[in-house]
Amino acid sequence: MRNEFISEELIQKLKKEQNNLRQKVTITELDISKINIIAGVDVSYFEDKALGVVVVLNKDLELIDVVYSIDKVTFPYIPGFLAFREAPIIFKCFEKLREKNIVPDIVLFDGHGIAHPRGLGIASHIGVLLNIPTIGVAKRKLYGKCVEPKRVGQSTPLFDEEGKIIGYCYLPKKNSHPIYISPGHLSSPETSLEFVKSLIKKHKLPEPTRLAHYYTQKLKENKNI
DNA sequence: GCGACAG
DNA sequence: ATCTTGTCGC
Ligand SMILES: [Mg+2]
Repeated sequence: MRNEFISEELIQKLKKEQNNLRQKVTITELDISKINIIAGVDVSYFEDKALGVVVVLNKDLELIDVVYSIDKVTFPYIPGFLAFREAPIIFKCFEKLREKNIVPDIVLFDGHGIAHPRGLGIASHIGVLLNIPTIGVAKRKLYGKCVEPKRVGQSTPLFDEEGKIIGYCYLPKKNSHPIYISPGHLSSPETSLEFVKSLIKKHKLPEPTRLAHYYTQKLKENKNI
């Protein structure tokens, strides 16, 4: 699975797919008071396999469930096309959640929402396909312009080419890099920012995403069992 | 042609 | 993301 084996024709096809799905993304106010089940998603890799994890937390950020799935990698990492690499394994995790009759009220992803060249980061991409509210929480910027916040707790808007706010850059802790928050689907930049801020505890990342990442690393230890 | 470039 | 030990700061 190498970049050189991905033709320019396929890239163009995937871009059209993103531009098509983009039209289904809904940016709207989200009623945080009605959120009781929160999920966090992340994926790790080893050998030629992907290990996806979805953690489920309740309103008080207590871990109530963890599901994971492992499968061969089918697509390389190409900036702007992360969803095509991680969505397959993530969908398998959601199938397992479905079997347990667990349906999150909102899902946080390790990556961007609409703060993407074609407005369809992994959080938006999966949010539309799953028809569920999602938020993207990235550790680095992929698209957009912003002045990085210098004070802890401060946030600055992330703008697209037209000067529209597509998310926020937020500095959560001292001596740490800022994080980028953008709505994926069925949420807004402002609501996403405030909600994510409420999920940040002792670490720079919000609990859902932090725990999901923790388990992607932790579960690799049992890969032989 | 030169940078930017999620995980 | 992954390959990897100690070390600085909270
Ligand atoms: Mg990740």
